[in-house]
Amino acid sequence: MPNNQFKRGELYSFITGKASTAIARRLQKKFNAAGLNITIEQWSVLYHLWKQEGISQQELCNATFRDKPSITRLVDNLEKLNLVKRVASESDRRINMIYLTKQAQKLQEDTMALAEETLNEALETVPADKVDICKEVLQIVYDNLK
Amino acid sequence: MPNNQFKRGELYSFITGKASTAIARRLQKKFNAAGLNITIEQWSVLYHLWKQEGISQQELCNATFRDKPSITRLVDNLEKLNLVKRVASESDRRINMIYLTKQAQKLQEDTMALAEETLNEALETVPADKVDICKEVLQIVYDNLK
DNA sequence: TTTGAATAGTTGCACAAACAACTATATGCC
DNA sequence: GGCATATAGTTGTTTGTGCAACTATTCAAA
Repeated sequence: MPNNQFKRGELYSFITGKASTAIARRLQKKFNAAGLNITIEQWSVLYHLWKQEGISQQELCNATFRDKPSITRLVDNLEKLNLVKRVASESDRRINMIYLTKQAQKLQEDTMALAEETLNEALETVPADKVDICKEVLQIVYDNLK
Repeated sequence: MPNNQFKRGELYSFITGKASTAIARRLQKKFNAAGLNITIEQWSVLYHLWKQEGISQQELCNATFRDKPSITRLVDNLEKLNLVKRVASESDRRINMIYLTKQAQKLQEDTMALAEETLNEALETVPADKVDICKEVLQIVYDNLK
């Protein structure tokens, strides 16, 4: 058995994701304090659209590691907030291309700054080489299970 | 700036907790496949009650890193499933002491085995010393933000 | 001892996730 | 061309989360 060295408390933390939950909550509070009326989940969709917009909902599913109903409803809510719009594809009418509004483009800089700030607070006092190893392990975990 | 070395994809993963989400999903599937009719969140409450039962809902809040309404509803659902029962404290009538049923006691062995199995799959190919560093970093992150 | 603050728990609301079942469109094979 | 199958997206249901507002009980200080 390769890694059967789990003590109980640690097993619990790994499964429940205490650390990432804490990071997400802190970031959400920063959004709220800044008067940015979006959720972390909505931000995670915008995050990928800032990298490339005009992608399909299915591509958003893959990018955000969510299923199709989740993306449908996140896009619904982002549309209500006037942050994205669905545009039916000309070549394949099953597909919605998702585009950012000007309002959403304005959000990028502020929210990314708050995200970096949050991670800096989270990783304060952690040496950079340990952070690297941690990122590496989490990536392998994801690849092992996806 | 201590740890401002985030590349974008990594920032995203840290905040969204891709790895822990993947672990939780895998474990949920194992529960379902084994015919164990409980959610990961319900399991996380039972997990602490197996260590010590007869604790208050507030103590469950602290242990599971959830707020009071979340615990109220998780205990509601666990009670519907006949896995726990609320017992009003004699000394302080505001407090519910939460006790396990026999049915819940039977669940411990099987679910813990599936949880360990899941973590072994997740951490296959990861050297033990890197796992230790990862656990350490995640603990510091949690302590920095809580 | 009474009154105000703190604590334990519950309820309502909005948002999100997982699953199953559904519609609409496209594709490929005969 | 026509039908089976795959793909893109939507909807309904159950469960969970976070926040605010609420009730009940306890505690502490005037």
